[in-house]
Amino acid sequence: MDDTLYLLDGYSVIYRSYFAFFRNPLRNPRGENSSAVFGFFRTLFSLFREYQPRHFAVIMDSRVPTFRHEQYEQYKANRQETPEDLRAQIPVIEEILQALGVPSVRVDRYEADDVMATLAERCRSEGRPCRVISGDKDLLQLVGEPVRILRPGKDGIDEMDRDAVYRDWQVWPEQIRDFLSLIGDTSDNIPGVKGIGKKTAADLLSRYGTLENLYDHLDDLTPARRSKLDAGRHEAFLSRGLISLACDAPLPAGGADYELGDLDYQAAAPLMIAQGMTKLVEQTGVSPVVTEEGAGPGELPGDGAAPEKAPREGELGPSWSPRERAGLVLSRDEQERFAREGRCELVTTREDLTRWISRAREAGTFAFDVETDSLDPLTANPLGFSLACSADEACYIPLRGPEGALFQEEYLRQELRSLLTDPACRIVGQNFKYDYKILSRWGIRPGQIYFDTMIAAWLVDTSAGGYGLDRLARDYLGYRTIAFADLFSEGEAPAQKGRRGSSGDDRNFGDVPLDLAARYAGEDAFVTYRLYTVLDRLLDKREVRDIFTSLEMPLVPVLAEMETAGIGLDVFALEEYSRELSLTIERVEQEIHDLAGHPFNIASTRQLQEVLFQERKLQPLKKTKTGYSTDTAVLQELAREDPLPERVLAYRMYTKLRSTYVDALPRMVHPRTGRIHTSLNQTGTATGRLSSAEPNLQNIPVRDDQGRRIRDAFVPRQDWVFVSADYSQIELVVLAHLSGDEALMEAFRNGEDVHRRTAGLIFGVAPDEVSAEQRRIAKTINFGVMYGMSAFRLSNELGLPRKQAEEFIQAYFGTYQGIGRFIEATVARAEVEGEVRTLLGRPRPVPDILSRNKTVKAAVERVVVNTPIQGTAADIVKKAMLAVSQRLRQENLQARMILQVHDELILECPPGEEQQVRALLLEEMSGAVSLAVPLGVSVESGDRWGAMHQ
DNA sequence: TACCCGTCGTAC
DNA sequence: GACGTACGACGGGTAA
Repeated sequence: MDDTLYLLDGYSVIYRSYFAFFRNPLRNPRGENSSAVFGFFRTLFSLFREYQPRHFAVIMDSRVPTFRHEQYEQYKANRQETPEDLRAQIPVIEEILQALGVPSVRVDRYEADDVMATLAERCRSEGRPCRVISGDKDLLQLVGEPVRILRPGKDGIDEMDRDAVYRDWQVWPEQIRDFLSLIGDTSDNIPGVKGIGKKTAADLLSRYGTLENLYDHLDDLTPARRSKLDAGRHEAFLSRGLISLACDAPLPAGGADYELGDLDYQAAAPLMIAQGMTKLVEQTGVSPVVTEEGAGPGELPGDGAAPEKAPREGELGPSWSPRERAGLVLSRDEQERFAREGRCELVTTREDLTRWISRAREAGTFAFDVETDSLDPLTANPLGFSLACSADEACYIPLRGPEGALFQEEYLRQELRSLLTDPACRIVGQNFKYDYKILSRWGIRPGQIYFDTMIAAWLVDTSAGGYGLDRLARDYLGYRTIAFADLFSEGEAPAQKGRRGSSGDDRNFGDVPLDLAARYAGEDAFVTYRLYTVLDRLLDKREVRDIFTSLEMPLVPVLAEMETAGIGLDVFALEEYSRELSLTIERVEQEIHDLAGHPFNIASTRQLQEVLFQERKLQPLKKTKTGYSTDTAVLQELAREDPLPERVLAYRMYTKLRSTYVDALPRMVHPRTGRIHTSLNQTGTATGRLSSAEPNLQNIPVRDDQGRRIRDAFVPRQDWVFVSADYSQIELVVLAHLSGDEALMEAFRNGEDVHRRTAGLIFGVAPDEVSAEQRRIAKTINFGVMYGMSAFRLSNELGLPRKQAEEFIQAYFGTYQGIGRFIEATVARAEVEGEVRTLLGRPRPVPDILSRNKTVKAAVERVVVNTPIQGTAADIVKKAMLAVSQRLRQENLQARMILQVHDELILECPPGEEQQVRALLLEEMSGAVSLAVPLGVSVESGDRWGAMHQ
């Protein structure tokens, strides 16, 4: 039996409703404002429909001044007098409530907040669930099982539990009072502390917990903050008094259970109809009383009583934590465990070490983490290791203590190696690629990398963005980790800036006192273990176990090896090129300034806009959020009228090359290895592709000669060669497979030039009669379709009339009818499932697929169509990488993969292995998956990257 | 001075 | 508003 008590904050809902329609008020048949009445009952009924409460009361404010006014005469003094046309609606609402038989409560000298707090506390002591419906921030202080806030939002009702409060405000419910005391609340004339905003307040409270403790530690703060807080001390504590809720409101005796019987719609209907709420009445099922009055508010566009909707965006809205969104239920035991800090034992003796290692062995599955003296995996040395085989116990094994070495390095290495390479041991880590690299250099090649929590979290939601341990702990466990920076709160080492090759941040974990270090390191391990227990279940729930185990996890060491291998760069060639570019840029810059008649910063789009559209009176062709666009397409168009835009295009091309590549790449050469080591990020995309950063080696120019010169600066090691293999048209092949379109499949089966064939089909000519122009158009459409390109864009791209572009697209879908069907089916399926999946089952959630906003809906549809194509191609390349890596090992080859650029694998190999490697690549890449059409692969070799695939 | 956002441009 | 997925440089504003 559901005995949940629902408490509706009457004035909160009334005010919100009134102001929601403020610009366009609803009126009853007598012409009086009825926004509040209507909004209030719409909220009430939708709440009843959704939650079907059995115990319910509307809580109203005292009509006489409250004890707060007695405390602080300024209280709510700022608040504007309640508008008369709102005040008039309150008795109407109460009358209808009474007719319906909905209990309402009002206590003199107490605000509704205090009454609700009193009732909520009573529920808490009885362990009875309680839901408070209110939009007021200060009520968030009541949240904590079994009490939650229901907040009426744009799209229905958000349910706020502790996690939700934290996510929205970065403070816990019990800190809300102190939080509001700091930031103040202008609407209630709560002063707060001047100069302290949300961010600062949340930050201070996360560090000091409470207002008192914060004021006890003013001396630890920066001078600016200290003086603000000092000045606002009185206001802060006064504010808190005002915000604090009274839990001792004298409740009226009798009927305290607020049981909600059947509503008496019959009695309420006439009153409601008098307010024009005919639609709401219809919904109640009472036969509508015909009136001759005009349209009531219920018939106004967009505010009609909405019938039950299909689940829409917002339903799993922002108040859901990722854990809840994924539908994961934690047991009571887990909730309690996860809220606690775990223990960490400092291991300093061989006996302790032996004990922990055998414990890990017995557990079989354990979280492992390496602490290092630097973030650079090529130079970092381990300082210690942490280990956890349960959710709340960890150990930290430091290599050395203040007195020197605690373990013989070789002894520790052997002990750990025996554990980490034991085939029966399953290692759990967070971003283990990093630990793998460190351990490899230290002489341990971990055996079974079983579970990377970062990758698991990514697979559970590929578009969450950000999978750091701190964030995962907060999102999935509601646990706040010790920040790395907090290890250095005192005696911070002065940062040395501007040193070449240094990050500028010299804070070293090795300088942290051992007990604090152990707490931090131990936390990493047990939090990782906790995340593992949670995410492990989510893998099954989201049906991604297979792709996790057989694709993503095995890829971790492969990527680690690629990053460690790096790629050679001909720095001299680039330095020469930089000098040439600088001369050219100087010249072009001068030409532009001469044309403009004055110097200006060409790289500033603002200044350029001024020159183009005001001084030179050129016609702006496209707008951006902040002004007129000056992008390439616009400048090309303007170049027909004026010589300056063409020069700007040249200037942009040269400066782009110089700043992004020619000057930046040599700076990325690692001082130790003399090579460039990119990061291949496994969790960086929503589709399943890898991404590359620091530097990004997946966007090195290739299309024109100036750009190719940069690719030419990438070289293999002395006397070796590059071998590059790329899939031909992999995304179109995938599209052919996924859509099953006969004509497109036929093109690939015959090994034809697919763009030529497309042109032939849509223009109705024989393939060998297709003109270059026709092929260009077909190629643009072929790619455009995969991105959901519009006729608008196509006509722009091709310089054709819009009408003609539309005809081409129509001809295209006429030719490839399977593609149209594929698009429709994919969108329809996404609408039902709220996600799309690739061939190997990698999901991407698309909660906005049911958006009523046309632009949003269209954008999500493009995502939905593109993701299975791009993502399946990514799956295939990843599978190929695993296969190639395995073959290289099996055949004892020295050749190694060094780069992946979405459809291309680049290897470096000794000349003697070249033929074997080429054959292996061809075989493993074309055989990576079996599709309805063959996967074409072309292999080339060269002594420069730019020498291949011209 | 450090960070954030907008615009632009490179890749597949 | 109109083409999907990335990363990163630069300008220019704001906060520290």
